[in-house]
Amino acid sequence: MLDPQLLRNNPDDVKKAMQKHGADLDLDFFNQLETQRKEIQIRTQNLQNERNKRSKSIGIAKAKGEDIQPLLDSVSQLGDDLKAAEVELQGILSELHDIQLSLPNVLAEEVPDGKDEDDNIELRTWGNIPDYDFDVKDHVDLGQSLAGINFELGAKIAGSRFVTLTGPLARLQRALTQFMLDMHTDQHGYQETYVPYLVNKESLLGTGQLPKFEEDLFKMANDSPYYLIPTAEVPVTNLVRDEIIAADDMPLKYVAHTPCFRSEAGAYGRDVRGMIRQHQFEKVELVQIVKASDSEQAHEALTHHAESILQALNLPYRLMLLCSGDTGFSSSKTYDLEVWLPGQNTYREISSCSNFRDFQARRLKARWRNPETGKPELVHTINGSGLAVGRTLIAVMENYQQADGSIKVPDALQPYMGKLTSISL
RNA sequence: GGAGAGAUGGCAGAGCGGUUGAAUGCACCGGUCUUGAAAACCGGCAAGGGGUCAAACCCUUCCAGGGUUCGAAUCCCUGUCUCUCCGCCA
Repeated sequence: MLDPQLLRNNPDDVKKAMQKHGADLDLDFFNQLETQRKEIQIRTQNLQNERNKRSKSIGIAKAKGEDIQPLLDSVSQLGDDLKAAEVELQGILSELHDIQLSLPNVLAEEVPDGKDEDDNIELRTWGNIPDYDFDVKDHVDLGQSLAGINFELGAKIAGSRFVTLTGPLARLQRALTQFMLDMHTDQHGYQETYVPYLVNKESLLGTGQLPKFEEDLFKMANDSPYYLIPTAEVPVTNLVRDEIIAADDMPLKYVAHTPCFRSEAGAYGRDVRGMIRQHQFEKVELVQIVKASDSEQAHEALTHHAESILQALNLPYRLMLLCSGDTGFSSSKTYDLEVWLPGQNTYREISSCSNFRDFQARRLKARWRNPETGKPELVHTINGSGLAVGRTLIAVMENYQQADGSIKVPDALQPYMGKLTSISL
């Protein structure tokens, strides 16, 4: 959510910023609502003031034992007027609130203009793309020949975009998860966190998935109020909803491993082959709650933390700065990490690291108390995948494949694999 | 699932339907005292919104949503959550 003051005082600037982020703000409509709001709010508050004063005087008169009836009579009309004004005000406020909830974040200055992922900017690459002296397979073929990945079983049990893992490959995914969690807790100072996988509407409003992106979510059937989380970002960031955090506790750094559930409603036909795009996948998520003054630095640091996993696994990747058209609704600036996938001969997203600045915090009412002023200030929220575990599994399989179809276990994972050095049939 | 109790400021905890946005304590901030600190004492200290150059001032908020009333933290209804006891259970 944007600062309402900004919206009121600089509507033209906001409109421009919204257009850069692919949204439109109907200024005439907004200004008209604002004018009405102001007028009705003042009128309502005057009436409330009048009622309060009269009620108070009735109380005083009664305490003195005076006759109250004339006072009561003089108040009768007031109640109706007030009720009408309050209803009217409520309507306008909720309309304005809806507009505010539907507006995306203002993008950081350095975010380049662009339409889609083709306009993203490559900031740097890491690692060497290997040459293979044999025909490389993708993870689907590798997984099938190793009898460890089975899409048919996934489809039978659930449907399309589901998968089963078996044996060493299932363990490899667990190893990756453990490895990532250990690295982030032991070396990067994150606190391991366990959170619900089902969340309520308030949480999704807080982080910005609702109200605009309900179709991307799985909702529980019947009258259950729960949604499956599309990312740990939702429950973890909502840890600080409605909280005022002590200065000494800042920054907060959380890491959580959760499954993630996405409807992929807009992705028919995309990535239908393989494990790239599933309804259910594992992810290790990094979340930082920081002071406004620290957020850019924290965003860089968090991105490095995600990168360090790829480096430790010796997986080639590149760092992308997302353009305006590809940056998410709530984000002001997003870096994507794209890992090299030999089977697809291309880079694919494996982590997305975003700085939301105060956008989520305002929806969440997440604040910290600044000792210098004694006042609560909105926090900045930052998160990123560290990493998407399912895709990391794919990357390891494809990058560590051998001519005979076996997969070498990366050194960093061997302690988690019972010292297994190679996966073969 | 059954029976009961509860939800109030950063925390703890009072609060006969009437000048209560809310006693008190802790924490926190400023000051006096002290070589310094502690203690003691004095003062300040909720959030959000409107308003103003800045103030003054005004409105809202005591879990949430409805209701009763001139007036609700206080009474009524619904929901959520927490605690205690019983039952069941990974």
